[in-house]
Amino acid sequence: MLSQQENIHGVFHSLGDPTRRAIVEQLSKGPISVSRLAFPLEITVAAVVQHLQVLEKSGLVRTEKVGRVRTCRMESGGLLVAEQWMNDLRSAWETRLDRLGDLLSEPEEK
Amino acid sequence: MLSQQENIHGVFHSLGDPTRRAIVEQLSKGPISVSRLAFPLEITVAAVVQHLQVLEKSGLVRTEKVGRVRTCRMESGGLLVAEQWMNDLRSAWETRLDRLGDLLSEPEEK
DNA sequence: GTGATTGTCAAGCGAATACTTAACTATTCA
DNA sequence: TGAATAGTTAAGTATTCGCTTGACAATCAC
Repeated sequence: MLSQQENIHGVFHSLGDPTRRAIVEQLSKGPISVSRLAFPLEITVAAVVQHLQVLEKSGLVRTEKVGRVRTCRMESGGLLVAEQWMNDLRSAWETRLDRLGDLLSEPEEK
Repeated sequence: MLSQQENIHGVFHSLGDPTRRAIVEQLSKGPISVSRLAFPLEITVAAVVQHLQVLEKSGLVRTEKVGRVRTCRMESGGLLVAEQWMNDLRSAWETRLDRLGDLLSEPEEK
């Protein structure tokens, strides 16, 4: 099993590529097949399959094959991992700024 | 000037690298110099400088040189761009799921 | 069955990436 | 002044990455 911590890299590495971000954006509008995904991106179906493997491993996408068509959908897990990392980062940063603000507004105490 | 739209790639590309994420995490705890940043990462100062250039361009980090030491701090701009992208993505996805839920719960209408 | 569609897999290629080393500049301090 | 400190820059290298091509498998439609 892959811990959430270990998967942070998978998620951000996935989102670091513009083609994969475009795939996720498309998927946010609804499920779609591999070849329909490939067409507007103007890359081969093989390339899309490779991106899907990366996205699926990182929990951003889920796919299911019925007959000869594989349907791809967004998956919440990966997105959550990224959101959590950014929230943790921001809160660490902001609480530090708050403490700094307190110090500056009460300079008379030692 | 760099539009927020164009900068999305800069931000996610920056965060796609584990060393740069570690730098941002460190910076969330407070400002720090280049060499102090390099030490725990066990890479050369030169490598850190290269990462800082990437991070600064994407608006995740701000640096300022005083005397011979360059102090690095977190910057809100880049983080905001990433948060915005993820919020847009999630809301597109969730409103779609909501509409789908409405359809399923009211199947008697045509 | 035949032929068309949809996807899979492996190999290979060129470009980008993350580093290092080494030479250099600028600043501080004794 | 001279030595130590902090960072910068350029060049080189090994690895990873995103993609293509081409051969193949499975499914569908006639």
